Amino acid sequence: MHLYESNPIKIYNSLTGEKEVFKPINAGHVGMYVCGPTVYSKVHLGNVRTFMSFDMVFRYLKHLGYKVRYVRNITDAGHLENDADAGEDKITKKARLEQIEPMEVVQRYTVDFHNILNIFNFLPPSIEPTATGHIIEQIELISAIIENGFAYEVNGSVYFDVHKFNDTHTYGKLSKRKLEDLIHNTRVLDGQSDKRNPQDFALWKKAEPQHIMRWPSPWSDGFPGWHLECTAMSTKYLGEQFDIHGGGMDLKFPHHECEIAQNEAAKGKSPVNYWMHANMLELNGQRMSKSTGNTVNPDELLSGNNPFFSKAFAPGVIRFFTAQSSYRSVLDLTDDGVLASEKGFYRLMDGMGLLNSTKVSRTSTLDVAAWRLKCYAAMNDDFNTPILISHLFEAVKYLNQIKENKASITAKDLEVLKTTMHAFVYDVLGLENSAETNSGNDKLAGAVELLIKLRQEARANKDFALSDQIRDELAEVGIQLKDSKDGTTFSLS
RNA sequence: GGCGUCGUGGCCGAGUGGCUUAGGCACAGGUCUGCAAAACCUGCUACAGCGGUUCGAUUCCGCUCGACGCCUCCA
Repeated sequence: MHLYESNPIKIYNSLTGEKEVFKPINAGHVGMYVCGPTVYSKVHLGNVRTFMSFDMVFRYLKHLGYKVRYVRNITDAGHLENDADAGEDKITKKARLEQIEPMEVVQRYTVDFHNILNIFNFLPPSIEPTATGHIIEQIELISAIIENGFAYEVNGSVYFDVHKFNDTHTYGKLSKRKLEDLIHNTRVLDGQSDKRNPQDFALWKKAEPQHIMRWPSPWSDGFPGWHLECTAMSTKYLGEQFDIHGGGMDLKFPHHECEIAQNEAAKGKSPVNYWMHANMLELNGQRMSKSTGNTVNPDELLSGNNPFFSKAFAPGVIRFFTAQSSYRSVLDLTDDGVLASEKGFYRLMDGMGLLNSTKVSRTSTLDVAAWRLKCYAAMNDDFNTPILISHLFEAVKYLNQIKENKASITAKDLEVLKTTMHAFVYDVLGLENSAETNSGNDKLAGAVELLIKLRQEARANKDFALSDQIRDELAEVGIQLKDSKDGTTFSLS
């Protein structure tokens, strides 16, 4: 018996615009693909939010007992600089600016990407394939599309024939666009004279002499178009049809639309059953943009070394802040917002600490079994983490009430409460209890316990000057003492 | 201009055709405390505007205003 059998989940499917009951193609197994980063610069904080959302989805599916194959690619071939398809790709450009090899850029920022995700306690995906490692698969895909009559070659480059495709298929079904609208609204750019129509997109580009990243193909020495890699890699590792495809909202068009078209053109099948899109992250109500300076890197956010935030934040605080809003909502990153989340986060973590010291009774004043079901119900409803968190706070309040002798819990219920909270806080939300980790540090705990003991003696002697000095100076280094009837505990913030 | 998402109380953010409330932060009063902090109890401001459907709408529909995303590099 797996948890997923008693927990049918509903997923908002961008393709249909509705919440649908999730049914995997193979019972008990989930195939999930998420478009990964282009590794030409430090990972964008908004990108981190997107991946954090899907990390949570991955974690919950695993928690329910699904065997999940989670594929998240590394784009190391570089997207073209603009839709004219004539420019350099981003990685080549960066390499030229930094005067290093393109693969050196790729290596540097791939390492940076992994470092950042590790700091934020991400689970590694099952497979993390690279675009450059799948050139052969991409060439095969192009050949199939040409064979089926949906692509044409011009001067060594191959383009997807959107108009021809749309005669027998529907181009724009995901983004709800109509080809005729696109025709009226597509700006004519320079350098796309090879295309039959402006809406066509490149599957293969012949490399200009100065283009460093290039591979041989039946059409020319060149490089693959920027929508192709995800189709090639998702097909290779998840099959021609799979369960979930995720990515940032901004990728819906054209990237994901083109993925659908490529798959249908090559394999005759729509590749994905559930399309999920994570919404955008804003900074102080504005979109993050490198050009306007309204941007902050993940490491700058964590170090406090930035002009937007009043202090440094622990990675768990940022994860908690993210989980307090729905993955489908625009999230506004502000100093006030993160500060508020920080307090809530530590309140939750203090509650987690109580799980080990709570006294049990003969009766429970809370229906713990019903509470547990509410937690699952929240997550089953399109991964509603804000509602889950509200239930977690209900449990924290309950634990505090027990401590105040205003509520009680049985040993059996406490075990359920503990197991459930651990599952959701640590396993599903991916939060780490810095307080618990630190109190596991025996040397620190021993030193603080000694100071607590000395302070107790001072208080017993009514030497309040000394006792307050101990309390205040510990507070200055981030150790907060908490007095209660049962003695004094401490927490780190 | 086209397509899409959205507009909730001091702030952040869920949710719903009427039922008793999201939750966090902030604020006020109280309990506890040597004093604080923490915790607990109580209170406090809501559903952009205008119409429509309905016995009844914050929730459904239409319009207006506004925000954001995509349509062009940015996740």
